[in-house]
Amino acid sequence: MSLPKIYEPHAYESDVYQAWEKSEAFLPKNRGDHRAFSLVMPPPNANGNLHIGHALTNAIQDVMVRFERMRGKASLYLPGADHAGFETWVVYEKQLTAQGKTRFDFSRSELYSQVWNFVEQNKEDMLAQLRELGASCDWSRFTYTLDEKVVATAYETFNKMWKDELIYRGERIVNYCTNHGTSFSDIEVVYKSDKSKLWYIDYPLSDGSGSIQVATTRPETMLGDTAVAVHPKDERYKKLVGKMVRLPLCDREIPIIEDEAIDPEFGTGAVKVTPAHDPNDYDIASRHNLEFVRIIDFEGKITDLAPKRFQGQSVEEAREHVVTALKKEGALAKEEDYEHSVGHCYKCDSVIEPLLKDQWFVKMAPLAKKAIEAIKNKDISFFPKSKGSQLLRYLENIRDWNISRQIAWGIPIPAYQNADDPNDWIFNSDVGQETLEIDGKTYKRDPDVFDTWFSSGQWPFVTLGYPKSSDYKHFYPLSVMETGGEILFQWVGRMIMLGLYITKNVPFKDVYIHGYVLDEHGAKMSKSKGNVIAPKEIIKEYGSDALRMGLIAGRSAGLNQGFSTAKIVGARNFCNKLWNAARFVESQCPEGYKLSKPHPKTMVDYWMLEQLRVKAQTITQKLENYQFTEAYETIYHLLWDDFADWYIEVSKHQLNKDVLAFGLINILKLAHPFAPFVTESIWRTLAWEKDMLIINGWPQLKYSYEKESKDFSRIQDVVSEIRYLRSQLHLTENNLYYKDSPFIKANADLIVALTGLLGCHEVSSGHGLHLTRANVDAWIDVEENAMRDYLIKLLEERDAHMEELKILETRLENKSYLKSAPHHIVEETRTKLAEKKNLIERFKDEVDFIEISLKRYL
RNA sequence: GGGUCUAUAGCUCAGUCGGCUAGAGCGUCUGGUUUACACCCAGAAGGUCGUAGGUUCGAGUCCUACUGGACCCACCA
Repeated sequence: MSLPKIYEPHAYESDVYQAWEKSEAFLPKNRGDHRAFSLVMPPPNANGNLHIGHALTNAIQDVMVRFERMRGKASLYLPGADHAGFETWVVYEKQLTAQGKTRFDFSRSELYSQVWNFVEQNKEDMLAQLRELGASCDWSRFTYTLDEKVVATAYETFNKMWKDELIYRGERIVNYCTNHGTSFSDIEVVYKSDKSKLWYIDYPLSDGSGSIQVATTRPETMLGDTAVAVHPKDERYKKLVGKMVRLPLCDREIPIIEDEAIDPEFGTGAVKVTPAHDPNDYDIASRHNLEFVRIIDFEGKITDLAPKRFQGQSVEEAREHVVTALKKEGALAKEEDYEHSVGHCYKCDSVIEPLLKDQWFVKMAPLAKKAIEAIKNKDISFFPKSKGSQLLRYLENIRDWNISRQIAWGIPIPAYQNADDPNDWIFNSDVGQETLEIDGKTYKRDPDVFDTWFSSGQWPFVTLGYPKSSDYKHFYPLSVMETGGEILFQWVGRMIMLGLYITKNVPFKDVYIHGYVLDEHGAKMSKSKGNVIAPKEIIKEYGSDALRMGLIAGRSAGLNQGFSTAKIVGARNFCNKLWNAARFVESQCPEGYKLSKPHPKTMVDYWMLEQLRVKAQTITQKLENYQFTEAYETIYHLLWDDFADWYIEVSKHQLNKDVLAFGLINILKLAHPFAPFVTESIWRTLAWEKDMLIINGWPQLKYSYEKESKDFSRIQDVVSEIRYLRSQLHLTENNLYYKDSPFIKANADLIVALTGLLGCHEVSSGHGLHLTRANVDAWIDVEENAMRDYLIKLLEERDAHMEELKILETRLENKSYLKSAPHHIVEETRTKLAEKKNLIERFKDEVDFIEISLKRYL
């Protein structure tokens, strides 16, 4: 026998993967279905190890593509790697720090090439891990987010947007991390509840007629105040509007203005306005043409626009000093404990400073409008549906997008600024030089790089080689985008907007969103918590197939669910079951066996073929609807229950090699998307077909044996009841007797074999314990006290059936039910009623019979 | 503050157009060396489907409110 007793994944996995790759099975070839299927991998970070989320996402994607490939579609699964701008930068900078260096020791281009090399070192390792997971992607089309075509497309898009007036340069309040020295988009800021104080400050009126009190959580920003604002309808302050106040600690006068944005209920109803350091104040200031006074710089220090004694202090120091100074001046009216949310850097947790900075912005409203139309129009479908409406809400409220990032690692922004005229910017994609000389003018390159999402938002058409490649023609839009819910807005939303903007077409037809893999206790995995599970380790212990099935099992779209070792074990056992079923089949169809068309002879053959047909259909349907859990469950039970527990067991007594082999190969096919390694390993060992399983056709079983298969279902009923009785009554050596039953007679040997009875005999009369659940006239020879025990159970069961009978009867007596319910439902109820009556009759007979028998012996 | 998801067996979850006697895996209990597999086989127990209303002939499924859990967005001076 060529298959060993236990399936050892490691003995096969890497060989099988190499064989796939070598055979070019991953290339998208039309194998019988003219349609195309395309899927692009959300590129994992080139720099990192794969985490359990990658294992899930790639498992789902791989199931999709293997299914479609087997169906014969030209199926493209395009892999990639992400330079992961900021993420990688953070890792690299940590390494620099460890070496006692900082980024200021190097030029931008030096840094860039250093990080490039750093990433190159790690990339291969990451790709090897993808192979371990079994990802059947076309490596010849592998794309890195810094590949020339990606950069070129990003530049073209930037240029087009510039021309279309969707790009503008603006001094806006940005979310700035003074530690990392870069600004962030709104979605990269994490708000956290902070315990702080609310300070009440008196601002004296210039005319000496009193003062106005403001409340603030950031007293240090008063140094940059340029107004006090109140609500126009606030009666308390009506008279004060237009007057000037003298700003404490500073030698400045600022006006009292009115603005709708003020909430009269909050604090004192009067607000200090610091346009350069607060987004709302910035808006107010824009409306009222107020001055912008920057008193905090990009290092988080107080600038020389503030009074001398605070200059150079950190924000925190300044806060303390300002409060003390205000107290001294008697301007501080009171302070209260206060809890509010404060933005933090999602990487280093520093408090985000809202600062004014010149940045490139993308006008989002026009882009979002098209995306909203496409989603509402159902040009894109979401799984689960709710993700679509979440995205819609986001798009409907979208704000302009800051695409500038102040780090070295990324795609340089192709824009140059006139050294003599700050408002004169030109586009130039030749970013190799720091300065350009044009028409006698000197232009300096913008030192910033693009936000990663600017280029990766164009991923679907960039990777396919837009606009002229044949890949683009064949595979765009993508069939489906599979990714995690956490980047629905950042990535999915942007791909839709940019896809529509550039290609005039949606980038993908379906979006499948998966949730997080939480730890076993339902907590989010994180390095700091130490609850991270590495895919590598799981593969080592249980095999790659077990990992992917264990992750997919019991998981539904969009929901966060815990990792479960029990499920991995279950999946590993499934692989072993498959392996051993194959071993049995191999022993019955040894070397030299030739596959041939299955000809059903016995009832179990018909039944098996019918199970295969029905379940292949179910699996196909579930996979088409992205119901992976359900598809997996179906193949699991088809193999384990139908094939192994019934068909193989029966085969030990009545063998039909062709049906047996046919059953196995179809199960291997149906299981292949889920368990590619073990199924292909078996396939190769059996060597019944020349082609590899990966490109073999998906089962399409047309002949229905629905009627013929019913006979075996009867056998199953009889066998199950006998097993039940034997187990319940602890029967050991017993016989089955029957009279006038050609059905039992014809299957006597099989029944004996499957139940472990001593024998089965036809008699003209006799007594014993009758089968009641199965509709046959047969009984087992049983001792009296066993019968007595069983009588109680029988009575309980009978009563339960009577209750159910009652429910059915009442339902059928209900005139509204008969009137309103659909015909087939009513018919169904009638059939059930008849069956139930029949069953109860058998119970009654048996109860009577036992009672009489027992009495006779009393 | 706005929004989304979620509550079903001891645990983790299915349950798609409302039409069952509500399912699966794990765990538990009982019994098993049956010519693939103890990573196994046979059998069983275990549920007023979060609570309270409503719609309907009929609700785990639809509606309303409440309670618990998770998450997202916006952000309060």
